[in-house]
Amino acid sequence: MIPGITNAQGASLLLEALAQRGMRLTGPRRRLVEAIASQKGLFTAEGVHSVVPEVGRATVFRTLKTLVGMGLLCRVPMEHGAPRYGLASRLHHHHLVCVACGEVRDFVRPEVEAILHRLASSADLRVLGHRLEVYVLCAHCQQKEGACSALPLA
Amino acid sequence: MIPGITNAQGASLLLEALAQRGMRLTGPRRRLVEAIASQKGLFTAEGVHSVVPEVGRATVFRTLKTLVGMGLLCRVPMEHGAPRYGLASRLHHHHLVCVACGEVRDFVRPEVEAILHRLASSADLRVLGHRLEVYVLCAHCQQKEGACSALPLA
DNA sequence: CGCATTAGTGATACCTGGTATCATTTTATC
DNA sequence: GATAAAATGATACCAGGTATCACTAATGCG
Repeated sequence: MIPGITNAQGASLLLEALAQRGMRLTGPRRRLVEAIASQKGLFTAEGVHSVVPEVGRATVFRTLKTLVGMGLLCRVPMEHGAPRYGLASRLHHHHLVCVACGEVRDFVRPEVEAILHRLASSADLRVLGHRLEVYVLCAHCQQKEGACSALPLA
Repeated sequence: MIPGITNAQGASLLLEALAQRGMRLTGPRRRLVEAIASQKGLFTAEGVHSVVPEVGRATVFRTLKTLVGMGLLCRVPMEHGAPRYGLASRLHHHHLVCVACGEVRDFVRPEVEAILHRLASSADLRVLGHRLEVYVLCAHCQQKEGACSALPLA
């Protein structure tokens, strides 16, 4: 779900992007993209699949992979459990993951990019991308503490 | 392999840490830890297992998980393929991953920690950890270019 | 030391996230 | 509408990892 526009509009945007790259707008693809556009926040492959169970599992994974490859979705590997997928519109951002409730929020810190630029110029590297995930205990979960076994992530 | 000390010393350090936490120093555990201490840089579960094939697969994964949980090892999920494990002595650092040859190098940027501190104080969050992975094309791979299909990681 | 307690082991079966194969649609184009 | 190419979905499979459970062995106590 892209903020400020309807799900149908979001789906159209994705379909347009697919069409522009010469991909066919098949029935399964349309339904799948609609299901993806209707997700709030990040979602799992099984999650979208359950919305459109009539679409084959292979097609779900294939399409997700294609969309990630095209930069329309991003894939967030989680510390535990299945990776989450999310709309890449509004990128580039980083992720705040609550280790207790699993909620994922985006945040933007241009300083990170600045650090990477310095890094690239000091070494003989070409930076292609990066991923920053911050594991936190959100305000809500800090209260009902106890339940949380903080992960030793260094 | 911890720089500046021998593998045997590295293994002893790990075993000591295990013993201190009330874990038994069994034969398989000793051999496994030795194999881990002898690895240069990051390694895969299959990688260490192949060094000590007489130790059961379940035990390999169990022990890696334990060591990660104790903060002695860190687990680096890769963009493609099996996650890598590495000695956490010398942490906290971040990872430079060459998308072409797969080489992983560590780097340290205290600025990142500073950014996270600011983040934590501005929102009502408790930061438990973070992971920064930078995907690059290393100097070596930039030359034999072409072979590299840069990943669209945003 | 010798034995009991209990943690650890390894074989096996299983789970999840994802991919290869391939015969059968379905789409875009002419 | 015919046709060539792309996409689909059923199926089988793969990799990384975990649960189970009968068995083994490290530890601690007398």
